Amino acid sequence: MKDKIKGIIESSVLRAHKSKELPSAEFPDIEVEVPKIASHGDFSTNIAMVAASVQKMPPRKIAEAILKHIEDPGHILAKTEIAGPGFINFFISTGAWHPVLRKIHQEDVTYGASNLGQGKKIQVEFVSSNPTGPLHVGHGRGAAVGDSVANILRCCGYDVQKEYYINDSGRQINTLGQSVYLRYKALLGEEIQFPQECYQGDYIRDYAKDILDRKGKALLDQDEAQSILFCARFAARRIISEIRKDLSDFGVEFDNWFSEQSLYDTGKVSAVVEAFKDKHIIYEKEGALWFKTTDFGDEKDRVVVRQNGQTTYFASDIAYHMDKFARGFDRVIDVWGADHHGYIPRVTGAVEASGLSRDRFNVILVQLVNLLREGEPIAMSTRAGEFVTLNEVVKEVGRDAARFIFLTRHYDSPLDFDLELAKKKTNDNPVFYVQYVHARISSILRKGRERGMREFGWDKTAAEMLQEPEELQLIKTMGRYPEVVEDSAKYMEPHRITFYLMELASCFHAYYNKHRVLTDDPTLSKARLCLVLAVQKVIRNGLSLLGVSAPDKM
RNA sequence: GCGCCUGUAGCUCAGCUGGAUAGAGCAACGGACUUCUAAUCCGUAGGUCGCAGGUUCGAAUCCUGCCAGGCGUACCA
Repeated sequence: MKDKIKGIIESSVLRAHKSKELPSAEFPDIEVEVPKIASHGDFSTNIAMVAASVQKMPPRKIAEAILKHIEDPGHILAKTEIAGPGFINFFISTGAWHPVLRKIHQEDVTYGASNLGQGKKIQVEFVSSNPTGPLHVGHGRGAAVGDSVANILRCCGYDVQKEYYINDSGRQINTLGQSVYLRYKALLGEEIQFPQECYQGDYIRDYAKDILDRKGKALLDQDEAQSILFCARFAARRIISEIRKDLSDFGVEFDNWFSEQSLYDTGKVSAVVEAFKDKHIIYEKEGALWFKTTDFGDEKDRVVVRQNGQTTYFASDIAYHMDKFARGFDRVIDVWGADHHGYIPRVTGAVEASGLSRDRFNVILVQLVNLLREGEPIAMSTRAGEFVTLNEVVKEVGRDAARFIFLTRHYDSPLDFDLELAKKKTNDNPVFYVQYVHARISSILRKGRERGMREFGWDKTAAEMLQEPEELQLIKTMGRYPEVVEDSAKYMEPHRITFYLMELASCFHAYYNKHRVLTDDPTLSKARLCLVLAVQKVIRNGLSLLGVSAPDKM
C-alpha cells in the first residue's frame, strides 16, 4: 500500500514539474510514513518540506502543486489534505484495504517474504563458543539473535548459511586437556595440584571418569604430552556434541561447523601470514610478527606470531575471514558478545587489507545478559564453574519463552532475564500473549468447522463486510508486515518482528473481546473467519522467523 | 587516559534511518467472564527524553562539551 502511495506521489510530482508549477527537476527520495496520529491519515509524506529549499518555494505551495496533479486510477484515496507545516496526508478508502487479506491468503507461508537479497550469498556466524565448557545464557542470546537474523535474511531472498566456528586449537584446548588429565590422575589416586587457570566445573571430572572407564590407567604409561592431547581431543569432542545438542534443543541448527584447527592443517594460516608479509602489512618487531592494523583504524598494531613462534588467535581469525570470502560470500556477518567489541577494528582491518570492501563485513554486538530470579541477580562465574547453563534455562522456562525474551530487546541493550518472570503466564511475559492469539484463532476455526463452515479463505463479497474500526485496524497492521520484515533484514534487528507481533496480538485481543467471529449471519461469519485466519498466518510467519512455535492449544 | 555502548513514565523497554500532540508492558487505581480459551479486554493516572549549547522550517533523534553507568584497551582466548 505504501508503495502505491509512493508511486502516486512520484508521478504527480513529475506532472507538476512538466506543467512548470515546480521549477526544479531535482527531487529528494520520497519518504512515506504512517503517521502516529490517526487523524493525520493512513499515510503522509514530507516531500513538500524537504523540497522547499531546492524548489525555492514555501512547502505548502509545493504541496498544493503536487496535490493538483494527483491521479488515482485505482480509486484507493478517500481524501488528501495539506496539514501542519506542509505535510501531505493521504486517507485510504476502506475498500482498498480488503485486498490485503487476499494477498495474505494467497501467499500464505511466504507472506512477508521478498527478494531484497536477490539471491546474494551471505553468511551468519554465531555462538562459536569455545569448546571448553557448556553454553551459558549469554550464548543463548547470541544464538537467538544470530538464528533469527539468518532466518529473516533468508526470508528476504538472501542465500544464507548459518555457521559455527569451533575454536579447537591453541592454548585453551591444551588447558582443557590438562584439566581433564589432572582429574584423571586424581581418580587414580595421585596427589594433584589443580591450578586456578584450569577449568573447574564438574563436567571435567565426568570426562576424566569416562576416560578412566574406557582406557583404564593406560594414559599414565605413555608420554604425558600425548595423554594431555588425548584428553583434550576427547573432552573437546564431547563438549562440541553437547553444545550441538543444547543448540538443537534450543531450536538452532547450523548449516556448517567450521574447525579452527583445519585452518592450520591446510596451511591457510601460514599462507595468509606469508601473503601479508609480502604486502608489508605484516612486519617483524622484537622477534614477533605484527599486523599493521593501525593502517585500518585500530589503536595499535597486533601480534599474529609471538616471540615463541606460536600464532595468536588473531592469526587464525584472519585466515578464517579470508576463507569465508574465498567461499564466495558477498557478505559476512559475525555475531559477538559485546565484550569482544575491541576486535572489530582489527578483523575489519584484515578484511580491508585483502582488498575487500569493509562494508561486506558486519559485526552484530550483542550486549550481555543478567540472569535474575524474582528480581535478584544470580551470581555467575565461568572460572569457578558456577554458572547457569543455557540447557538449564531452556529446561526450566521452555524454549519458546527463552527465545522470545532474548528477542524482546534491541541487541544493543543489556538484557535482564528473570527466570521466574519467564515462566509467568501473564502479560509481563509477551511470548504467551502472542502465542495465545494463535491458539485462540485455532479454537475459533475448530468451532467454525463444528458448525459446518468449511471455506475460510479469501472471498471478496464477504470481505467487504469487514467495516468495524477494529477490523480495519487489523488489516492495516497486517498490511505493514512485509515492510517490518524488510526493515528488520536491512538493519539486522529481529526485535522489530517481536514488537510488531506484540502490536498485532494486541489488536487481535481487543477485536476478540469486542466482536464475535461466529455470528448468526453466515456471510459475516465467513468474512471474519477469513480475517482471523489471516491474522493467524501472519502471527505464525512472524513467530517462525523468531524460532518460536505457534501452538493450536494452550 | 583513550575507544565503544547506554541514559526516555515508579520499573523494564520501543521510538534514535530528523517530522505534527514522545509510545507499550508491568506496577497503582476503577471496571468487564451464562458467550469463539479471562494466558484476555476497557478506562484513569503517570514525562525537564541525563545536563548545557549548537545545526534548521522542525531535534528524544544529527554535532560539540559535560555528568553518570557498562564494556574494552595483552606477544589471553
